[in-house]
Order: sequence, then C-alpha cells, then structure tokens
Amino acid sequence: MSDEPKQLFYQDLVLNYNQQATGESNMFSEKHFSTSAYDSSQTFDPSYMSFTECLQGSMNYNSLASSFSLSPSSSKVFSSIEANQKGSELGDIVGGGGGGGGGGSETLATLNSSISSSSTEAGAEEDSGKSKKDGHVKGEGGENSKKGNKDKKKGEKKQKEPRFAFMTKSEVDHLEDGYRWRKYGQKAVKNSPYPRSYYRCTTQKCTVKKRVERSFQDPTTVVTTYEGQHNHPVPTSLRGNAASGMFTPMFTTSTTPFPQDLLLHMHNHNHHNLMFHNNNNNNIQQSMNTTTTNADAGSIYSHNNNININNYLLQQFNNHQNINIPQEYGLLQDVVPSMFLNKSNHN
DNA sequence: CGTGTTTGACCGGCGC
DNA sequence: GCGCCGGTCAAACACG
Repeated sequence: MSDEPKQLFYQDLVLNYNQQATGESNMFSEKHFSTSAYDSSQTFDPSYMSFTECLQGSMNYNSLASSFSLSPSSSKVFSSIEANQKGSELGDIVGGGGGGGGGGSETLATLNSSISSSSTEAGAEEDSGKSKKDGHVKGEGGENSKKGNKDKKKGEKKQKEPRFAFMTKSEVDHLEDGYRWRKYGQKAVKNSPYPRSYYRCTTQKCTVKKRVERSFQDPTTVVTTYEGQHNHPVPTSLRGNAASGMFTPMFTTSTTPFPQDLLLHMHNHNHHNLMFHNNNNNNIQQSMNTTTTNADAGSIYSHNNNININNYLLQQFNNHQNINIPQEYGLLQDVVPSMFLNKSNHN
C-alpha cells in the first residue's frame, strides 16, 4: 500500500495468544518460546531494555523477550518497526493475523490475543498528541464552551501518555479487563470498515483511556490500545467481573499499570500463542505456544459476551521475576510491570 | 434515577 | 487557508 496513513505506529511487540496452539509448552513456565524464527535478522541487539524504554519507543523484540525471561534464541523476534515508519496502522499491525479464527464463541473458547506496545515518544505521537484536551483541561475552565478550551499552551506539547496495544482474537469488541469503562465516542477510521470505539476509565480522576477497534484485515481480531495508567486498584466489585476479583496484581497495590490490563486479558486461555509482530508485512505471527497450567483453565470465565481474561501471565511473570523497581522509574514504576524493569536497570 | 451508550458536532493537528 | 481525519464532548437516549 502506498497510501499509508500516518497513524500511530505501534512498536509492536505483540504477544498473541492463540488457542489453536497446541501448546504443550508453557512458555512462561518453561521460559521459552516455541516459535520458530522469523525475521530476526533485523536486529536487535541483545541489550536488555526495560519496558520503560519500550514505552519510549526504543524497545525491541528481543529485549522484550528477554524481559519476559524468554530466551531470545528460541523465541521469535520480529523486526521492529522503524521509528519513522508510521505506516503501522492498526490494520497493519494486525496484519494478517491470520490465523484463523475460528471459532470463537463468545466465550473464550477461541481467543487469541496480542499485545503490542506503542512508543510514546520516539515518534509516535500522532494521536495522543492531539488528544490533549481530554481530561484535565476541560474540567475547570470550561465555561467558555464545551470543547473549546484553548487553555493549553501551544508551546508545550502535551506529553503523551504511554500507550500499550494488544490484539485479541475475539468475537466481542470490548474485553473485560477488570476495570470499568465508559464509552465516550466512536469513530469510523480510515482504511477500515470497522469503527473505533473510545473508552475512558470510569473511576474518578483516572484518565486512562482505551481504544478498541477491529482489524479490517482480520475481523476476528480486536485491537485494544490502552493509554495512560490507572491510578487506582482494579475495582473489585465489577459486574460479573471475575478477573478483577481473582487476582489483584501486586502492582496494583499502588496504582495499576496499563500493561496489566492486557495481562489481565491474557489469562483464561488454555493455550496461548504469544507472538511478536512486526508490521512490516503483515504478518507476523509467530507463536509461542503456551499452555496454562492448572487453575487457569478453571478460572476461565465469560460474562455477557465479554471475555474475561485473567492475569495468568502476570502471575507467571511474577513467579519468575524479582520485583526490583528503581526509584528513577517514577511514574513508570507504576506503569511498568516489574518484569519489564528487571533487566533494564543495569546501569 | 443512576449509569452507560449513541451519535452528531466540534476541536485541533497535519498535509497539501 | 482548506480539507481531512482522529479524538473528544455532551445532549439525547436506553436500560436496569
């Protein structure tokens, strides 16, 4: 395609779990991906990088894999998107996701998710850049008019919230992740027949937002992008929300990082297919087959067509990683799961 | 009645 | 400057 829009590009690291995987290997418990190599030629130095870095747009798949305590050698790493290649629209990300969807009934029967992180700075500003008005601004000053708050000083660009996107193979668009969201808008997106829905966390003072849209290339795939960090724990009294109740990530003790959200999503599947993806060509998908061990399966829970996914991964990560978050992470310490930080601070 | 969704209008950045 | 487009607002509406 030539007319590539300039959308945000997700630096995507995509974790995709696919149920079809016949997983016999639990990547998390076994710490390895059962994927075959893909295009790792591009590069990525093995230097470890924190999720923070990742958020900043400098991460690479290998690092990520490392962060996940996966062995790069066995894991599949796809080349990352070039910083300037904005071409990676959601659609591209999903890219061929292929796979087949299958079957999914509204329950998690067939669920396949992917995670991708977006860079917050390196170049990805695009959308968040404009979404400045949101939140804070409006509240107080507003008298002037509804949206017309021009309070923002133009000089300083609004800092973009870290974003984290992941793809989920699901029949339902809005996945239950433990938080309460209120839809505040829906828009048709260019190059996609499917509309994008905008949600905001309903908790007061929490400015976390998320966008949900279906991939036009693979309608069975839903792309969810989280923006910002929750400043509150996962609500426990969710309507039928098993996920939140079942586990409260340790991270949430203080605030809840958005990556968690997706981790939350990543639970409840007997088989996961974790994959890194590179928008380079649609396609991606390498998979790391995983099989949840035990209780997970039992915890699978679906409510109202919403899929609840638990934090299987989170648990796994925690089991393997020591939480060691340095002060300097500041905000990020709330945002970044320890597993991502772990290796990066070697400085 | 409280909460969440729908939906058209508006805002602002960006490219031409 | 204009139009496109993504993102947001908020009134109207739906639902329990």
